Amino acid sequence: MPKVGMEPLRKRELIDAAIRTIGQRGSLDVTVAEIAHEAGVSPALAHHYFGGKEQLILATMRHLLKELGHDLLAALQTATTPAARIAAIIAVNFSASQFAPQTVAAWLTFYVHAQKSEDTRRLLRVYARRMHSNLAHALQQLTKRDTAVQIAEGAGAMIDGLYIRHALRNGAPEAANAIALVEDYVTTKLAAAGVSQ
Amino acid sequence: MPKVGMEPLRKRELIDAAIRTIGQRGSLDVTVAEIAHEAGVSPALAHHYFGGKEQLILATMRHLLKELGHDLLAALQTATTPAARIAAIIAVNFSASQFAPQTVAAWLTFYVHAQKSEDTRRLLRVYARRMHSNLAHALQQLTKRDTAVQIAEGAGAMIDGLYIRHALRNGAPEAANAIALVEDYVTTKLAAAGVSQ
Amino acid sequence: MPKVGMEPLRKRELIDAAIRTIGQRGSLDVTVAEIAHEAGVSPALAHHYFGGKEQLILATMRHLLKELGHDLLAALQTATTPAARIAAIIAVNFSASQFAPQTVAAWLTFYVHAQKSEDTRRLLRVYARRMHSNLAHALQQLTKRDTAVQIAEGAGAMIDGLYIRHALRNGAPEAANAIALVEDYVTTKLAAAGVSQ
Amino acid sequence: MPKVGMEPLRKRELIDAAIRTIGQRGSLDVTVAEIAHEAGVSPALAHHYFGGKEQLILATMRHLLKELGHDLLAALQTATTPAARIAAIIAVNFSASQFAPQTVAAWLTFYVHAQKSEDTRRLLRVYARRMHSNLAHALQQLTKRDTAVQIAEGAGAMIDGLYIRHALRNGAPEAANAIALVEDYVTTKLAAAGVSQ
DNA sequence: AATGAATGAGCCTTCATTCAT
DNA sequence: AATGAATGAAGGCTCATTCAT
Repeated sequence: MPKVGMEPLRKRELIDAAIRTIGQRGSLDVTVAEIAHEAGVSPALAHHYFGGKEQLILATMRHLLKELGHDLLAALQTATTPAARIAAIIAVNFSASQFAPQTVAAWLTFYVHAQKSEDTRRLLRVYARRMHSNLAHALQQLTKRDTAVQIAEGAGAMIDGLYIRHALRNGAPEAANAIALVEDYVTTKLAAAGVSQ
Repeated sequence: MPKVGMEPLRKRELIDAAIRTIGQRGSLDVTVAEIAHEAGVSPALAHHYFGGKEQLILATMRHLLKELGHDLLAALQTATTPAARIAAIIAVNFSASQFAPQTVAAWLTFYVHAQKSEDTRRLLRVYARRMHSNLAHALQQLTKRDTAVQIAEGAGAMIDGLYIRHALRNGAPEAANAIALVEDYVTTKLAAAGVSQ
Repeated sequence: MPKVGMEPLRKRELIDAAIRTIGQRGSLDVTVAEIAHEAGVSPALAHHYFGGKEQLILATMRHLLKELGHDLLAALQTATTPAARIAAIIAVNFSASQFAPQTVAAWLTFYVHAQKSEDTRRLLRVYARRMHSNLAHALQQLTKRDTAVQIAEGAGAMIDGLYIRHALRNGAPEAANAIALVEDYVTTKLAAAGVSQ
Repeated sequence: MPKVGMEPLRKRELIDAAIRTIGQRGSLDVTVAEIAHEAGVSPALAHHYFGGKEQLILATMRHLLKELGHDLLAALQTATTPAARIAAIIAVNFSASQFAPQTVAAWLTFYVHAQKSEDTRRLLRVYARRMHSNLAHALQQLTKRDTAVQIAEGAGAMIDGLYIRHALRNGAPEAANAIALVEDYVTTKLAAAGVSQ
């Protein structure tokens, strides 16, 4: 019997290597050879396991999305009040792993990639929708539906914008500032709607 | 006798062609040949006038930024009150020309390109800073400095985020919604700060 | 305890798979992986048993040739008169199994392969010589040696040509026509030589 | 003004190089790089002018076919009697240029290629039909229609078969033998049909 | 006996760029 | 001023083959 069970390991290694490589480069203009080298395997293996560059990229996105989903779930489970849940959702987006320069850079490239690839677009939309509905749901327990949806939309956009701006800064992490800005937005809006936290 | 004075005309034609090509493709993965073809000239001419692809891309960005600057200036000049100036700044960002799918797509690619190119990064930062200072300046006439800066930051991030989200939607323009969301943010924050418009 | 005696079975399965795959593709541009997959085994096994792709192809040719030889022998044994033997030889070449589109396609690829491989060339020559000598021998019982050889040569060429043309047709089997054409050639030549059948 | 008018020259050089390369190799398994090298240009140029390997191959076939067509036309024009025309058609197929080992090898590969490519198949069918109709037409002036068509078919098949067999011989040209065999077939058939030449 | 794992070599193709005219 | 001609460099991908188990 041959050495067996390498597929999931290698796939995982390649995906991790893809995130690192894309993040470092800040662009999807990475070659399969670079990713493979980063993973310590031959380029042929990447094709063997993923079928092509496009699928490797997609798998990488899916992985990142899944990770974000897990982080979100974990954060929500430890939060008991609606306000805590809102704070958790915001915090997750700016957590160390998500807000790392490499990860942010990777995200940005995926947004661009979405312009060409319907698959990518769908994936990103699913993620955006989930984030939105989680936020809106928590907000609805504090204020009326329409207002909750509006705040969720505004906060979501603000978060995305802060990502972009983060990518443009040279170094200088500022997760705390970003979190404060979004939380202030939510708090102010809730206060204006008559909610006292 | 050779035709003289063609340089500025040809450069302009090539830049326009670059915007169209990049916008249609939704990616910076456009070839010099494609841009040249769109401009009706040979690829060699693009190099002749710009020295290389990178410089053509940079010139294209500069052109887009300058256009945005002009739009902003024009909008500000017709506005007389601070509130009107704020509204004008927001509106410019979502004007038909800026919020057109092609333009949004081009912007996004420039953000990614900034990851690799210090020149591009500097260019984008200059633009962001100008937009911010204009907004902050108008806001400072209505509330105190710190608050004004914070609101300008939040509004700026929200605008960028709405751009990204716009790029992900399939069709469906929604400039009005976007404007309303940002204006509501500013208004609510100002109201919370004791400003009645 | 390992299973023993698998070698001949596996070899046979792989050869059959090779014929099917080459025939379906209509080209020798088949991968070892495809043949192995068709045989339901791993590509590594094909190397294990044959030593390489080239040898697998050669073994496949040998098998096809042997099959044709058997068909010919069987046909000759049931024929009692020289004329019947001639008819049998012709008929074998256009029998259902030999004239099937897949088989014809495989033959054609072998002819091309012969350009590169002396082994293949020798193999094909052996087959051609056997076919020729069988035909010439039967004809010599009806007419003089020189004429018999000439007719055998003409008939052999005609048969090969009909194979090629068969491969170019889209569908439309026509074994009966082909047989009639070759038999008419032989009959006419014999008649001209004073033989009345 | 640039150096101009190289396109037809380069295309022709590449096609000639393709014929030589395919002929020498005896297989379509030639790389674009090899053909380009043989033509003394870079592989990129082959793509520049033909768009891809497949199109270069097709252009090569078309060239060979056109050449054959010209030879045929020239031969027919110098022939005045039907019998002379028949002899001319046969002779053209075995003329030095067509029956050269390299050319024969190239033909054979095209036949195989036709298995995969409908374009190639169509091209070869057109050629076969033209050859047949020319032959049949000349024969109809000597005997009745049905017989003429049958002889043309038989002769055509015999010619194709002689090509294949020629490809299998090692060296040893034998155009004269081939011509004699086909002419004998035609003559014998015509004689049997009551035509005295 | 059999195979999953892995790779080196090679091919087609693209593209920015150079250059002579 | 402008371009056709030409290429070097590089990338994605395929595939026969090897090897440890």
